[in-house]
Amino acid sequence: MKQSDIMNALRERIKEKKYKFTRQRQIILQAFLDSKENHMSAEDIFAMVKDENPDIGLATVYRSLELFTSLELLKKLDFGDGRSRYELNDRNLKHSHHHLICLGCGRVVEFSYDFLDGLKDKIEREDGFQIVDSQLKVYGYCRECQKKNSI
Amino acid sequence: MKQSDIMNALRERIKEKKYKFTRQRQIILQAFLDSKENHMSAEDIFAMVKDENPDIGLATVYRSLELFTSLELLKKLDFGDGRSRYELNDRNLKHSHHHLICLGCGRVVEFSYDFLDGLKDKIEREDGFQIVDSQLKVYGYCRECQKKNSI
DNA sequence: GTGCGTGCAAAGTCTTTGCAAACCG
DNA sequence: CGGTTTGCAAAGACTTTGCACGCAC
Repeated sequence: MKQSDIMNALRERIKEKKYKFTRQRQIILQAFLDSKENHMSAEDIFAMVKDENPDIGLATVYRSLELFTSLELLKKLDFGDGRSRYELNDRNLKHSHHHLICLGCGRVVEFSYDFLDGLKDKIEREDGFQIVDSQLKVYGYCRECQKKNSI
Repeated sequence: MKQSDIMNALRERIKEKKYKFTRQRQIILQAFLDSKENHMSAEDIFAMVKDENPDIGLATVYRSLELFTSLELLKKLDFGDGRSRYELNDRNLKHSHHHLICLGCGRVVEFSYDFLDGLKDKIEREDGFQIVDSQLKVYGYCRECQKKNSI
């Protein structure tokens, strides 16, 4: 999905819900699109944004990220480091991607695997649970940290 | 695993690491064993404990839970409600159990499914990642909340 | 006895909220 | 213009930390 499409999605969903397409919201979403980092926290975004826009407050970043999440443009993640992180909810791109979290260096790597196909039926049948979303976190040690530890 | 076995495991692992088997640590672990609730927060434990032991401080509860987790007696969980929760790390009982989190009522139900068997090789081979543990969270709506919403 | 563990309160970190001013539509 | 949204600072929620005292070993 192109960057401009995502910004357009924001514009549309905001209009639909009668919210306002403010300068701050554009800037904050753009920071996501510009960033190479996949899993940013509110502080990360704030840092990216405040150089060129010193007038934007941290509270606005928090409020915007929450809004974008409710509009299903972002997903809120938690890697257990005490802060919420966000990623683009690019549902068209990868159907199901998950996270490998290194216990050594804290790096987070993504991987794709559609184990849910088989699981979904089982859960809905046996537990009567209607699935909306899922998150798989796999903890362990990445290649680099395995090397470091074995020396 | 019997309750007394878990307490013994605590005693052994504490001795092994030259920590101390204090009254507070026993009481706090016992609270876990006595509780019917599976996923308790530090405050939950503190509430259970403070009636009979008003001298135990919340900080001690936090410190004990962290110790037990490092001794692999407990697992630290996060269901996105802003506080850490813990469960017994009863590895002998269920090999791999995961959590269904209801977006309606917040209830957490456990389910077992060993999808990891197939996944583990793939991750280790393709990503060179050495798996230690994994957590699968499935978000959706439980039976009761589906009924409520459809009325 | 010695040093780890505890209780208390204070500090820390992340996040939310109240309110007047600014802004979008 | 009118109701949202924002910035700021303050408050809130959870967790960690500093320090003197107490307890396990």
